[in-house]
Amino acid sequence: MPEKYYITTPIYYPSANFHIGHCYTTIIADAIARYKRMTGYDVFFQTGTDEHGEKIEKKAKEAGVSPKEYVDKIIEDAKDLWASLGISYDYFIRTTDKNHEVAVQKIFKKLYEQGDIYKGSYEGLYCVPCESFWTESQAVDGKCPDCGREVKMVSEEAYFFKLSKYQDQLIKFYDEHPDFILPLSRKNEMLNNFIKPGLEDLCVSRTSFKWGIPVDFDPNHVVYVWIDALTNYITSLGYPDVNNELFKKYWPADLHLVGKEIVRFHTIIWPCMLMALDLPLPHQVFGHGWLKIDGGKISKSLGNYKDPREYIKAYGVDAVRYYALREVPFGNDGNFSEEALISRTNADLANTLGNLVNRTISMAHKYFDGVTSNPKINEEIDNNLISKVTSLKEIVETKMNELKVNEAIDEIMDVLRLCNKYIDETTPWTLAKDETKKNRLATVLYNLLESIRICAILLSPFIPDTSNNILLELNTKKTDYASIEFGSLEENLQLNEPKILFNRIEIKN
RNA sequence: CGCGGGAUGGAGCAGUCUGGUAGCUCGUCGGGCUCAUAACCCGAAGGUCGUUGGUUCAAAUCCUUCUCCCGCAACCA
Repeated sequence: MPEKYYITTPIYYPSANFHIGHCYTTIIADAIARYKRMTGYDVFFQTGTDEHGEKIEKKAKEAGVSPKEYVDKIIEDAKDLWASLGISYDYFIRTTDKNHEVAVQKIFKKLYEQGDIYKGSYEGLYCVPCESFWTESQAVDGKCPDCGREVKMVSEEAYFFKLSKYQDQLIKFYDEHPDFILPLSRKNEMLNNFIKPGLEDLCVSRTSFKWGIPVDFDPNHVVYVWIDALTNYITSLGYPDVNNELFKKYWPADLHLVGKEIVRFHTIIWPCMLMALDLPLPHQVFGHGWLKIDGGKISKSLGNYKDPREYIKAYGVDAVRYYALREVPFGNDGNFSEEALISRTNADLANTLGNLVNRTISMAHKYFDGVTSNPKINEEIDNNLISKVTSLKEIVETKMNELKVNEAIDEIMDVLRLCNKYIDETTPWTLAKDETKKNRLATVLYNLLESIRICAILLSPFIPDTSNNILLELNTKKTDYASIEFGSLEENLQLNEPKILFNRIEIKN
């Protein structure tokens, strides 16, 4: 039985079409999911959308459609976007799915009946024209941050979840699972900002809007975001039916991949809810940084971004995937700009990778009619390359297990750069002029083709189309992870004609 | 003093935990090669490692002062 691996993206809020930031999170999750599948795990990769709430209710009203119609359209667009990015999700959950709604009602009721949810009143600053609640910290000089008008303190009846009850248990869990929150700095943030000052009970229902899952035993209330959204990770597996095969197999999640702004929900609220439900907690939450646009925040109101599909159309899906995965260091913020995307694509994908594959296969055709052989006339100079390629698989594995995706990719790039250097050092065009060096030449080309094959397999979680294209050019059957052993490439293989993998992008002014 | 992170050649980063000749990618300049996508390879220039003071034989690294930037502070990936 292969080991299971359950990975999730957050469920995104479909108040508008998705931008490059949503793509960033989802591409990373996809790369990890693909990597885990390749290395033999039974992977369940989930993404989805969090569709309720006041904001969508309002947006839909503005658009003159029902909330459901409004989100349906965005979800259709999102699924198209994920398809164009090659996102290999196994399940797409929508919080408007019937089974999710029923499950949430059952969970809410269970928590209420066992005393973890109680009725109280919620106080907030309310802006009447905007119909919005604000916290004191959100309000600007006691005025609505949206419209600048006066807000007034109002209270409404609401249900609360006893977050405070689980505080000590949560701290204990943190202590016993030092890798629960990555990067580590986020854990300090959680402890100092929220847990040490003391957790406050959480408002989990609202009466001020209707677009949500009704509390079945008190229909004036709809379930407010937390229980509705966070439980998506278990309702998709069939919970509360704990005997569901999916649930038994995949829960607890191995990795919740989230943006840094929602680390708190996933490392405080969600674990406490799971403790209340007496369920095991997820193994890890990784709070990644943000992709900035030309140095600033991606902003819907500024509209400082394009539809990500424009980049895919212009530069190819793998260029966009590669950029998202390679450009941003582990846990840090990164920058997205079209110039940087072009520069990265040219330098790494067209020059280092694409040109290497092209020049190698071209030589194989030119000197051996595209037929491989390995006479094993090895020289000292080969050892460095072969040992680097041989150890690559393990290095990538280490980096990926640490979720250092950009470093894993860079390790592969290093080997490809070494291949380019190896060509210059062995000068195959010189060997070709000497008939007695023919076997040496064949060996050199074999070493290169074999290095390329192994790198292509290791690159497949990141740039699947390109990886596939390279393996097709090699015409090899040795394309699976188990075949990563130097010397596995077949002899007497008829290579296909090389094609340009990535055209260099000229910068247009 | 709310909390956390950051400041390293023109750009983006690693190195800081475990002090010991400052490294990588991109860019620039020079050279080489000709299999290849003006590509690839080699070399060079360019940094008093944000600031102040201290510990030490020795500080990017440890302690301290200050400055600036970013994020979080009850649903922005």
